[in-house]
Amino acid sequence: MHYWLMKSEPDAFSYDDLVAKGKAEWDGVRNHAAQGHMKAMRKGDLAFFYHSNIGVEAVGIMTIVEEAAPDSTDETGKWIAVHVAPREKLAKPVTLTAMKADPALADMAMLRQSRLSVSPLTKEQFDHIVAMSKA
DNA sequence: GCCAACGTTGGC
DNA sequence: GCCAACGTTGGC
Repeated sequence: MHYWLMKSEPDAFSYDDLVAKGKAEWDGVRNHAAQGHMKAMRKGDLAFFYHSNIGVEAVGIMTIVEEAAPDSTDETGKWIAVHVAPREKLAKPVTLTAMKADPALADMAMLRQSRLSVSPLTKEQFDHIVAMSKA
């Protein structure tokens, strides 16, 4: 089991949009580092849904339901996508500010490279953010 | 193969 | 709307 954090601008696609659809292809990722992380995802892995630009916070947890397959929005055949489904909405969103302020998350990949749209989390980091959402 | 120019992402 | 970080492109 591995843990991830995935960014989306909520005015384009939000966590509530995912809940409404039930399942969605996480497409449009055009960055090699982020693609590498998506290729490493396995069915059953968990990922935070993070709202960039608006909110700037983790809002929910998703399950990876289908592993890497060709991105249906890509005509070149070079890029892959995974499929995700909503698991649970966080009781309280965890903001980027709160993550940055927490020493336990100092090594988080996203904090070290803010533009990375798909990033890995350790189990400790994942559990810590879940705990913050319930505090 | 280096590096400057340029475009995009994303936080503020 | 600005700007820093970072990726990509193209000239040499």
